[in-house]
Amino acid sequence: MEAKYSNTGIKIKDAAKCLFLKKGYSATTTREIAKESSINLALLNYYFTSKRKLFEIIMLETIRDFMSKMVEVYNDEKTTLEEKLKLTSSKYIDMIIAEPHLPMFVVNELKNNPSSVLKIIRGKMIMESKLVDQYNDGVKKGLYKKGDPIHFVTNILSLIVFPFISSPIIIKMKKFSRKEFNEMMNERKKLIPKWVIQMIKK
Amino acid sequence: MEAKYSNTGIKIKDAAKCLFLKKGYSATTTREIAKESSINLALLNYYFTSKRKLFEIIMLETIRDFMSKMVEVYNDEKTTLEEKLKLTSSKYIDMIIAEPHLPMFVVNELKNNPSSVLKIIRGKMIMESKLVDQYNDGVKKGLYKKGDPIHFVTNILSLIVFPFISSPIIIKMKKFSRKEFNEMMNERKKLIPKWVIQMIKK
DNA sequence: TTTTTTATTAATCATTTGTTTAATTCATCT
DNA sequence: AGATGAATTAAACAAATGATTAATAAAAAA
Repeated sequence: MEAKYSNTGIKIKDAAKCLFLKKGYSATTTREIAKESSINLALLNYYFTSKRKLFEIIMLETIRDFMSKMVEVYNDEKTTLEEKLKLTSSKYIDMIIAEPHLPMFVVNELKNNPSSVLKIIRGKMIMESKLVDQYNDGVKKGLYKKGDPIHFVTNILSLIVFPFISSPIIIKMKKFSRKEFNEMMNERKKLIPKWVIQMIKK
Repeated sequence: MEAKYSNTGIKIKDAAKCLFLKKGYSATTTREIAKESSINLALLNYYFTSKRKLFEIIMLETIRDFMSKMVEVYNDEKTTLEEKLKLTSSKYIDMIIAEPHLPMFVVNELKNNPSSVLKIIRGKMIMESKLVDQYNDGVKKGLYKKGDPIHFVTNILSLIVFPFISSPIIIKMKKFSRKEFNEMMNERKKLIPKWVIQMIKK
């Protein structure tokens, strides 16, 4: 019935994704999507039944991508904890520089419709990852301070993601250009792993 | 012409603030606001001219409050850097536990309409605060590692605010209740100052 | 080529939504 | 009590918006 991979279907999805990421669900109209993808308004419903359905599809795909990229570093069997920290910082920061609206999109959807996002994120995924194992090992060996690993993983994400979310303030405070802000974030690729280690080390 | 402080005016503003914080501007309708504050729909425009104006008023008030509370700790002449860290963590975490939608509201408005928010936040406010002075002094004295103070202030805010923003994920990962999550955040009041010191210390 | 299915279009529908109007009630002042 | 202005209400308007329809064009199958 539906040619999900037709050219127009993709055109609609691309434009819709761009708009949904930038403006959110409510502030994006179907006519905008149609205009942006230069298709006829009716084709949106022809291909995706409804605005809601289209959003759901884009949301699931986007967040699944985002999360899977996240988790594959966490579960690498070959790398040490320190290496994982470096890889994570570097990878996420690159990813978000490439798509600056991503964090807010995820976090907004998490607020508005947590269940749909949380279906994708299996609780185990992070808290039973190799990274957390390695952290717990370090604690057991007396290398790291005791503490709930939730703080450990939360801190990593906080230091990586939050600066992007508050980028307008940072840019204002430092009179940065977008480029200079990105340079600051690139600096953080090296700094964050060091900081996190210092936070947990005895 | 307008009785800005009449009972109904306040009722409208309270209901609107609650809804705007929870759902954002676009997803909140004037009829919802009218219903929630049990006033007649027309009174919204009678008192506040338009939905947009009403939002603007609430937004400015809310963010001004938020920011001023933030900054007054930063500029206290009597406290040390370490004390400021403790006070900040404690104060912000309490504030956000009391109004969990606040960070997302600020951050969303920062994305959608940066200029209106940034009018309130004078760039100097944070980067030329006593806290940053004390940090720079510490660097000069060789106590702290060299580094742009922007990282220092960003890290403090990141560690405090981001966990709230990602609270649904944390709650899911740890199978927390809301109460248990708040306890975790209360734990962080003590942890964050220590972490931040460790991050900057030589 | 003819037929049948799929894709696209313009026009329209039915709601929703922000806002306004005109009438009515309420409070205040003389 | 009566007059004046403010507050409140029900009703309606106009524009926007998500969705549908019926006709047409394009593509695929026969």
